[in-house]
Amino acid sequence: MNILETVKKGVQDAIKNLYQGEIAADAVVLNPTRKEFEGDYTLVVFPYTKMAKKAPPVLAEEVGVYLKENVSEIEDYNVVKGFLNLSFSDGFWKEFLFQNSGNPSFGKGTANGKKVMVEFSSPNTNKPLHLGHIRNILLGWSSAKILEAAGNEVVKVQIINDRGIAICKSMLAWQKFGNAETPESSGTKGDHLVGKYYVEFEKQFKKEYANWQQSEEGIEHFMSHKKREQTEEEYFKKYKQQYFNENSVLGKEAKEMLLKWEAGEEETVNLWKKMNGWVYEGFDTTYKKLGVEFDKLYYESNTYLLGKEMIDKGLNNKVFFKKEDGSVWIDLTDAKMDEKIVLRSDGTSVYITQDLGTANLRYQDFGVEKMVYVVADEQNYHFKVLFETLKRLGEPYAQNMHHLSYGMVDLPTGKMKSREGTVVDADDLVAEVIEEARTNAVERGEIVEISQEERDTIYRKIGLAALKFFIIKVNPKKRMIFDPKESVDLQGQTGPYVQNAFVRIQSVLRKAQLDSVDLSLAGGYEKIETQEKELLNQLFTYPSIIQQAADELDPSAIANYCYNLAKGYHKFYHDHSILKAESEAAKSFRLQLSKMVANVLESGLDLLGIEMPERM
RNA sequence: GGUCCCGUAGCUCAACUGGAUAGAGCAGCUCACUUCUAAUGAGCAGGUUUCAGGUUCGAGUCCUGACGGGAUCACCA
Repeated sequence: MNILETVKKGVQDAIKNLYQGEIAADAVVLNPTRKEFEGDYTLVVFPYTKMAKKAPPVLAEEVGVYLKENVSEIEDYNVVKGFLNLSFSDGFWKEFLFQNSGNPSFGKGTANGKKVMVEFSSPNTNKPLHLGHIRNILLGWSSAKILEAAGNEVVKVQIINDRGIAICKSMLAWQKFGNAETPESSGTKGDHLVGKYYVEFEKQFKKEYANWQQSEEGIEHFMSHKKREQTEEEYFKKYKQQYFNENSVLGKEAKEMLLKWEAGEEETVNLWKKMNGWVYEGFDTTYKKLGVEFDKLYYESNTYLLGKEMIDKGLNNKVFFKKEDGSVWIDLTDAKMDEKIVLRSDGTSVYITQDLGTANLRYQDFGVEKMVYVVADEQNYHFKVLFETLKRLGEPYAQNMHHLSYGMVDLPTGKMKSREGTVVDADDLVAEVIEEARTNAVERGEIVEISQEERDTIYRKIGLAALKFFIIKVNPKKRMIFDPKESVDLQGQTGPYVQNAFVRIQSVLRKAQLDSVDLSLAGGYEKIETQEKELLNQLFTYPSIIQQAADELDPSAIANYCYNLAKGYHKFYHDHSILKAESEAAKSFRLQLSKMVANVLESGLDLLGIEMPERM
């Protein structure tokens, strides 16, 4: 039994024996003791005062006496107001350390036989990945790792949005203005090349639209359609999408191309395959740089027709209803949502139809009983509707659908807007943080004795740690402000700060090995010091932090934990000598403590997709 | 307008899910490297947790209402 459960049981017994009261185990509030007080864990006794008819300090005192006598691990206690601070014995802590310090997988749960799917990244194939995708990818990857660490079997997937009008815009622009340019001929990464033509299309379309606004047709249109008080600028801004659909020459061509694609016309399909191929190659490079991979990719070109048989099922069960024009709807007004279309009047799928079908397909493919979608919070409503619909359809997995919803990433200057060229490109950003790590290391003028290749590996690890930690440390649901300058910071509350604690330990361990220390001497260590106890306490909570992060799908909990552990270690390292400790026992104890801290830091950062350098 | 999310130090973020005197980093000002690597540590300064009520032994956290920011309300995806 876990010590905390033992204590809780002890508290239950105390209440029962002292006051003849019954309390549930999860009603026992046990918190880590704040560091300005003496103790390891604190019991809050206020909830029992009524039952026991005692004043809080008296009650705390009585329970304290009982626990000290009846729970062997509890060595001492003290009472401050209604708070009972409990101290565990050094023996308990030593055993905890010796049992776990050499275990690299400390904190990870045992396999629970559950299968979970995590969907993340899921880009469009018409432009390269940007900062927004990076937040998505990092959250998805670390959530998957965390769920795995909590004992689940995890399948990582993405659904690639590889069809539709957007990719046709890139294709058309390339056809018209591309002069058969390829990634090879231009030396441009595939996804960037395709993105370039997407931008080119928008540019040409904008020009066309501007010309139309000045033309007789455009002027006449404006005069006959404008609302009162509406300026030309306001009107045309609003009309843009409609212009694309109804008046535009380029728009017409793009739409024709989409029709050809849907009809399977060979030339169009080949062009589509070629350009998407370029994009995938580019994406792969970016994913590799970020250190992520997937178990299976779903393509919307394969899934966009799915879901219709589920519509039939739902119609039979009266989950859905049909309107006069043949369109199919679900009425969610009793769940405080709206009526929502699930099949168009012409019988074709909409977004949610595909998602219904895809969820079902995934269940068939993998038998997963839980699915996590990492998607920005602008789609909160969509997923509410999707999950509710699956429930009403009675799908077996419907109770375990989760939307890991995260806030958008803003720049200090405001929102990212592709049209205004304020998008931060993923590849540029990665290159920038690595370069910053290099510059910094060169200025410091250290680690010169290793090869250039090894140094490059270290710079890459440090740069990426800075970037990843900076993004993951923020609670996912919060909208975050991304300052590129701060993201490359290597000091303070950063990834490299955590790495540095690990590196310091490695350095100590390397030196210690030369002396060949007898680790068994640590058992004779007399008195564990305050800072050592604090570190042990922090290490002790690691398993529950993993569990919490998994339950709440919140990788930021791991990031903040790692930072605090590293901080504790840096301070300990500063105040205590390890290799020149006052006794052999102390030295051995501290080496094992350091070893365990290193293991946990490495394990924790690994859950965030951050690698440890051996030196820096 | 309806619904949902957010609001904590100048800035970027925490706060163990209702617990003790709200903590870190950055930026600013001091101090500490011939020492197990200073990508570190110590100190100063910075707060009416947007505001007003309520619930209770106790509220940044829960409830109500304002105010501010964002998202969403397509036979788009």
